Amino acid sequence: MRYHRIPDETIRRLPVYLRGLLSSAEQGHERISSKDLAEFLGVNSWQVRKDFSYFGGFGTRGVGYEIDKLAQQIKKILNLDNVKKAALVGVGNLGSAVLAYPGFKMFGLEIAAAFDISPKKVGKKINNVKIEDASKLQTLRRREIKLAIISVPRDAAQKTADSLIKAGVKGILNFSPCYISVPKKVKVITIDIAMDLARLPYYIPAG
Amino acid sequence: MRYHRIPDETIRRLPVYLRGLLSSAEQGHERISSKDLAEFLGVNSWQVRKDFSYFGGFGTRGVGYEIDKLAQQIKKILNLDNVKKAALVGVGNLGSAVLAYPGFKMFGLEIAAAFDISPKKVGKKINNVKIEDASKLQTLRRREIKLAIISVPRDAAQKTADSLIKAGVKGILNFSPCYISVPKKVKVITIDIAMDLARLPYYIPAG
DNA sequence: CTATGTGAATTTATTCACAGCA
DNA sequence: TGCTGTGAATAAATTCACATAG
Repeated sequence: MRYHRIPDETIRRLPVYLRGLLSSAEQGHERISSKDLAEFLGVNSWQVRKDFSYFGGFGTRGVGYEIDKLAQQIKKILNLDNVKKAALVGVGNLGSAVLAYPGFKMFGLEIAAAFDISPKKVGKKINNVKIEDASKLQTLRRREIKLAIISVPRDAAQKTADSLIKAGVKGILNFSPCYISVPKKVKVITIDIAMDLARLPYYIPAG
Repeated sequence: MRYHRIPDETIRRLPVYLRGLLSSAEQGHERISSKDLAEFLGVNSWQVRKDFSYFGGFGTRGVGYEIDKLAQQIKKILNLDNVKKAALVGVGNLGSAVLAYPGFKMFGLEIAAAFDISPKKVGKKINNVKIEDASKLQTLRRREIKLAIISVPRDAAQKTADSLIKAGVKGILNFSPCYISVPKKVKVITIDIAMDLARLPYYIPAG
């Protein structure tokens, strides 16, 4: 193992690898080669090996990778063994869908709190998570929740982010279609569904 | 204007610029400088200018960009003036939220069809779109729908994609947490919500 | 004097090719 | 012999610096 600054693109791919490894384990495999893992995920085998090499290389030459061990390592690198709980703000259509989304569990992630401003929604439960009033956002600090998902209307996104950061949140997954300005120490990943759909036509030949 | 191979990253940013321009127009502006646009979107001004320069540069030196004109140009480049209709397959929690999502309109996109296999859902209407039986997927060809959104369970994603491609679909926005294998001519963009949330902890210092 | 447009320099990421270990 | 791990080569994207047009 040697020190390297880890490319951001490698970090982006780690959850992809993790997903592949966990799927492979589900199917009863214990070992996997970079080639098989790559094919399963639609990437190149040398990319896989290069990415793992930044962390020291986890495989056995001539054999491949031990799935469980590698998955554990990736979880550790991604800090998924420490940070697990996330809060969701904005329980509209999209927010409700995210609350009910079953895919977080495989990464050890859990939506542990949900907030909304509508009195009609506050108090209800979705997927066993009780919806709290948005004024209670500051409780996140003592609950040690450092991740949040924003699914409020665009105009409320920046203010929501400000409150979340004041409550100690360090990472934000933003579903609102706008840029959110945050201090350097806070990481924001924005998912804009419409924007992703909007760039598909570029790849479609006219006619 | 000169010929250049356009970087994929530039294409990825074009909808971001478009969103910014449309917002700016909403606020009553007619012109905008690369600096102002960049600040609004959280990018650098030289990045904006460089990106536009691949298409020939649309601005006026000393003045800036005419918002309407530039927005039209970007729409044209992205092929958003030709391709507008999309189909959605899988009307579960996430699919319903996507159907009701108001953000597509600003890009001129429209979800014009929705499909599901559940008899309970078929026939219902969400957001004025009638849910059809999934066996009717092949009608997409004569309806000239070339874009599709997949929000079915993971195990059904590949088969759904195969059917869509058989029906003439050329671009797929995939919400299922898995790799989808497609012919080269078909473009797939995968959004994996859990994966995006899963890489946030990496950026959060322990403790 | 202002703000664009763009070659050139730099940084970052991907791909290759093969050495090294089981 | 098979598959990993990694320097080196290549490719791509970003950043810079400034000439250029209004």
